[in-house]
Amino acid sequence: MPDMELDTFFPYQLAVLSDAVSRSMAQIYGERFDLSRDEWRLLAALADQQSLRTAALIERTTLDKVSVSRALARLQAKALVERRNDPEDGRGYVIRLLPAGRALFRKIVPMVKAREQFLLSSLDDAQRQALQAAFELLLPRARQLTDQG
Amino acid sequence: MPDMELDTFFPYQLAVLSDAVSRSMAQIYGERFDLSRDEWRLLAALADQQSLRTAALIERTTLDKVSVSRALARLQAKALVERRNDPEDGRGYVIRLLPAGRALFRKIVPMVKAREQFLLSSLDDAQRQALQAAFELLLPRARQLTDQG
DNA sequence: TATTGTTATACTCTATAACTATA
DNA sequence: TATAGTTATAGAGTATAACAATA
Repeated sequence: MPDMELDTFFPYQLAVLSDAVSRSMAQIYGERFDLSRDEWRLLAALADQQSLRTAALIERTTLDKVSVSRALARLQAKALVERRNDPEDGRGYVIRLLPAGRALFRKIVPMVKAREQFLLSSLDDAQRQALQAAFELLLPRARQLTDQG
Repeated sequence: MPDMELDTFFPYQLAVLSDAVSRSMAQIYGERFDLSRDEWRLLAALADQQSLRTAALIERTTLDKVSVSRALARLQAKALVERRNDPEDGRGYVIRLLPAGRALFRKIVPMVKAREQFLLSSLDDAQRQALQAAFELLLPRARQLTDQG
């Protein structure tokens, strides 16, 4: 039988870790503050910007336009963001955090950052740097595989 | 505004990478061989064993009992595995790969292994070791965070 | 009374395509 | 004719609880 130990198969390890880490973060923005992952990502993408077009949000969150459209509608219904017509393109919108959205984001950030720090504090500097490098190298390769079919 | 660059937020980087890697693998077992992720994991868990009880499958795949029950039902319908009553516990089953399941698994393994190698070949030893260390150190910490709420 | 595994239910996500308004 | 964004639809995955059979 070909050797295929699930525990040592890189994509499996990665999926298990990512799932566990995502859960630990979603506990904060999801359970405590009732945001979906997509809503949380949009808040984060908007937080350091005056405003962004929808297209920029799609790019900065790696979500697709349908997910962004729906998450924005929910954020707007909660009065966390506002959407205005883009003066430069009548088909598009310019999105901006409202004060309530900004306040919510400010409340959440220290909590998720603390969890991130708790995780990363178990690694030394060399390990963190290697991990960063690994992310940068692996992501384009994985996308290349998927694109080539 | 608190500093919260999504691109440098570890859980986000991890989720994006894991999603991209999973997609590149699912293209093989999913699109080419019509297996769900859970079915694929069960085949892998069974492949190097004569037989396994359901409880062992749950542990080895990090799936829950509902997912395992449903994925096994599908694998059985495809005649890839067989389920027999466990002689030692009338409530349980003993699961075994059928020859067709073994043959299918043998066909898929080299393909996903090749993709895994293509990914990992871009990393040097230090980077690979850092990834391994990250998996071992971060996973229990992430679970600890989730468990403590 | 507790445990194994199945089934039911409701909910969320995802993928795709169709659609509208504008370019 | 192409693009930005919305809406529709169907399928897949997820969480929870209820359940039957056995321990």
